[in-house]
Amino acid sequence: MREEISDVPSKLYHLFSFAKDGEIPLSINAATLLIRCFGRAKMLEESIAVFNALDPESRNTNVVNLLLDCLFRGGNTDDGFKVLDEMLERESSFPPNESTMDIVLSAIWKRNWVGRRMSVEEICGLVVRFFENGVFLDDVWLTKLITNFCRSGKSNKAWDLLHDMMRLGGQAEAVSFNALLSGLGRERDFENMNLLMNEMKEKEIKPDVVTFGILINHLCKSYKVDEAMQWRQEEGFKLMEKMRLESGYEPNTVTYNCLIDGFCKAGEIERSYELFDQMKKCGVVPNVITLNTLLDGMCKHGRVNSGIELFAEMQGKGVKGNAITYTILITSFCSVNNIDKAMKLFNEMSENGCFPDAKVYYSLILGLCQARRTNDASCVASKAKEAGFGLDIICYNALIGGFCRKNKIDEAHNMLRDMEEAGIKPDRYTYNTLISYFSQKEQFATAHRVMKRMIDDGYLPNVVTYGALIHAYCLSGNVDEAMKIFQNMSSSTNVPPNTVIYNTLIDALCKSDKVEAGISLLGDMKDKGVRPNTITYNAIFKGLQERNWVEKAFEIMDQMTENACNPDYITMEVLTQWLSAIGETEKLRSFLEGYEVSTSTA
DNA sequence: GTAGGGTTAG
Repeated sequence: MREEISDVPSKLYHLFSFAKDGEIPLSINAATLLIRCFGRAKMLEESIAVFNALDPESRNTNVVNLLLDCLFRGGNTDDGFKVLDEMLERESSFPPNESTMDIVLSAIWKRNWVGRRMSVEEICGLVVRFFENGVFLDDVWLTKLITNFCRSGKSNKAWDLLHDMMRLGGQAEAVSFNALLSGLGRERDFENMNLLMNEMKEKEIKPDVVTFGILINHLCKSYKVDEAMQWRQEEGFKLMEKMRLESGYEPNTVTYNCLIDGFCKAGEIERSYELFDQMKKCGVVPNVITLNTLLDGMCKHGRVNSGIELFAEMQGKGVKGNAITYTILITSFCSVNNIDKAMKLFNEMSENGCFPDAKVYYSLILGLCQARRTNDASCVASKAKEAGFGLDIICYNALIGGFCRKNKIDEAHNMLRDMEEAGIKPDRYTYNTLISYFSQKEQFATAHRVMKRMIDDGYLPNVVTYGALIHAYCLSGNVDEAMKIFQNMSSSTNVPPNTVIYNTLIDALCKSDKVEAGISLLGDMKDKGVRPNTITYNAIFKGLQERNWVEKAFEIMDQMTENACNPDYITMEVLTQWLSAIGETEKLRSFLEGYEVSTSTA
């Protein structure tokens, strides 16, 4: 075997046959060498023959492992599992060891069996039998399995795997806990994340910088959905300090990226930028994710130009943008209706070595639809298909919505057919888009038919569905019917009205000279913990202007300030016209004073 | 462990 001669395996096989004919017993070492050699040469039959020629008394776990490996590699999995089964039996002559586990898992992994030919449950059952034999997973395998189970939506099985192993005497380290923590985090299962953190403490498993990263990220992203949005980025920030002091881990690029994103998502761009400066000062190198995170935060908060400057600055420092960078910019320019710039970026990106992926195409299609350039969107959609990116449900919905808004119901129908041919089923968004269209066309019967199909498809009407109906009834002048739906939402459905619903109704009431009712709904919002926004106040101000009800307007202006709600150009237009016409410029001035910074950015 | 596109409101 050590000589460099040709066709070693077949020569060795001749030698083996010769020895066998001569009834020379095969030693375990010789058998091991032969099986390994034949195994590598994919000579399954020969491997088995050697194994069979071996005196059963001299067989050991090692040689059975080799056989097992040959069987799996040779694709003879049925026999492989039979051999394994014997090994795993109680009082087995060849008890499994770490190599056995490795061979089996490698076979399962390589053939992409997880979740396909072998279910997560089956793998769990198999691995637990190893545990019962005192053979445990190493960190790498345990982490791999936990990650994979979580990604297949079976984080409960990942949980069991980790706990079964520890219960039966195995040791796990932070990496495996991290994998499970991140899986649980993805499902927003904070309760079990906390349990797991406590277990780490009890078992004195020291959390590492990744553990802290996971926690910081989830703190930054956690917010209450039902009530006022409240991010916990401050807690994330404090946790970073705690990590530094108590564990001695220095925050790294990922730690900072998570925090920067947390503050960006909470609209605190200044703090994000401070963190960006801090990381640079501390010698933590920003990467393309840092760039994209900050850029997205800036763009989404109306600072596209600062964002572009940041991009240029980072490029100067060697951080190249990627497809995600361009997606952010394209989306941002589309959202301010600067389609030319968005198209230009799309065409430029390839020159900068960033080739558009599916999502770049999708963002452009969406942006064009939102900017009511549905035909252009359709062209880009064709280009995307040519580039090999089939449209997804979000694109189809955008195009359907775009054609509906343009009153091109035939085109919308074509898209629906296209979508069906591509094997994509309508979802909640599709149905809501169609319901919105038909009800605005006062085709309420059709809208209700669509709604019925939506329910049959398993989608209960949600706040958007009701919002579309309420809006349509308001538009058709039937505010009473709209109010009926609104009241029905609270009493008969489990769908609490949101800001959009209130805004729709308040606007309609104010426009039909029922400003008192509008103000009463504003009070209702406060009671229900639904935050009014600029649109809410604008509607009320317009209603009050009609009545020239100045005192009430002053009251509401104070409320708006208290709620830290920024006026926009419409607020300014209404109030400036009205209040200066009646000589109340002093109140206007003091109202705007509190907003100096924010109005200038607006 | 970190980054990108969606339906309803003025």
